[in-house]
Amino acid sequence: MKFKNHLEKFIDVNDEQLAFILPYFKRLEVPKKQNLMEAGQRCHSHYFVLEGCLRKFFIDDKGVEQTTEFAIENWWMTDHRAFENEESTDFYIQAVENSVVLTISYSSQEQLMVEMPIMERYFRKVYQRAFAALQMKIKYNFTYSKEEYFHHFNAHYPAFVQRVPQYLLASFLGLTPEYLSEIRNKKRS
Amino acid sequence: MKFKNHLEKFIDVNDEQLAFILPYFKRLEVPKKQNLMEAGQRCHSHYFVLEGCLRKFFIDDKGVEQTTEFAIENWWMTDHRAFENEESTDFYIQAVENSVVLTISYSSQEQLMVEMPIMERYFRKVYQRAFAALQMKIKYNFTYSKEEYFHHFNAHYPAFVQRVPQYLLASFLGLTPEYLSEIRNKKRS
DNA sequence: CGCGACGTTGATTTGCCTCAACGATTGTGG
DNA sequence: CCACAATCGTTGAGGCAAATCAACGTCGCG
Repeated sequence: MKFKNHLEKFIDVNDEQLAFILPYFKRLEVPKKQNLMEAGQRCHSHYFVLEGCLRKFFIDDKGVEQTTEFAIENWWMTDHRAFENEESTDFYIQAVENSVVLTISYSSQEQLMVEMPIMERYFRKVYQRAFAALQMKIKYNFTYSKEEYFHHFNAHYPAFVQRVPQYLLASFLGLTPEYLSEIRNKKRS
Repeated sequence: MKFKNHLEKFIDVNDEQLAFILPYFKRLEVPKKQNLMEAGQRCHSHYFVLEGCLRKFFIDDKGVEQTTEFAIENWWMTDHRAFENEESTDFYIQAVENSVVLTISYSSQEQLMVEMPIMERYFRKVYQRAFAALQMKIKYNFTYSKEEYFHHFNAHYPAFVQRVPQYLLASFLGLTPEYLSEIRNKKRS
């Protein structure tokens, strides 16, 4: 089972423990373009992607969707600020492809960690890794121009670049679709 | 004791537990301008600021110092990518003021979490909070122009803006000292 | 087949950087 | 306690990366 394989990358877990853990989660199938979370609502859930791809975006004051994050298989996603404070969010989470996710509520996640120390350990490692990844991303903002950032990203995650539409990728990289197009076609020179 | 007060914001800890925890850490006094970590070295330590202020920076390909992060009282700091993989870092960590810090090595931190589940919980919460904060920061990058970002930051952390020299603040905010100066003096119009 | 979503191209504009020069302030040695 | 240098902040001229705006081509889908 996929989720067990994922957990085992971080902790040792036997079938008995797994049977205890699973009921805390709910499995959800989300068709492409459907929203899992919407701005203005309470942020109830933390989502884990089993299959497919999600994106998180907000709508800026000019009415443009700004995609700040993608999640593919084996990644967690939510608006963490809102999730942890159980407040309302400014983000949308939307399926980029037909997807299958696990969801867990804040209180369930907290309770699970209390009852199962290995899950406390699991989430500690997940957050630690995610934090380190975000720090890297912030460093890239200082290091690269937008053009360089695209080339870097394209070199590291070529499969992902193929996988999502270009205008979403552009938004995620913090540039306009027009400029991304220009960059890509510049290569020929 | 300061560190105990800090821990108690996240977990319940009695004196006996504290006595067990403390030996894992080393106390260090760092005079202003001194480096705790240097690019090219192995990243051995995670630093917790008891007093004073640290900054983390790297040197870009033009030779300019880019400050990516500050840490004041009750914040942790290290190059997490390098720390977790016990690799060499590209960052410097330098005292902005005369400072007092606690340090812990990667292996000690891991061992502490194994031996004391409450510390696993503590670090889980710390990473979780830090991760949420970084996600906010990334959202700001999409939301604000550099000028707006400065005003936002200045409105939220006026004391901190006073506390550090302007050219470090400029670097941290991702703009040049010249442009920050221009922004600040524009207000009069 | 026609419409809407997506990608491209080019002209123009702008936010912010670069470079250079100049005050102000600080600290340091004589 | 004063000169002198170094560090830091300011100002302005000029330039560039990337955005904006508008128009058009293309493809997939109902």
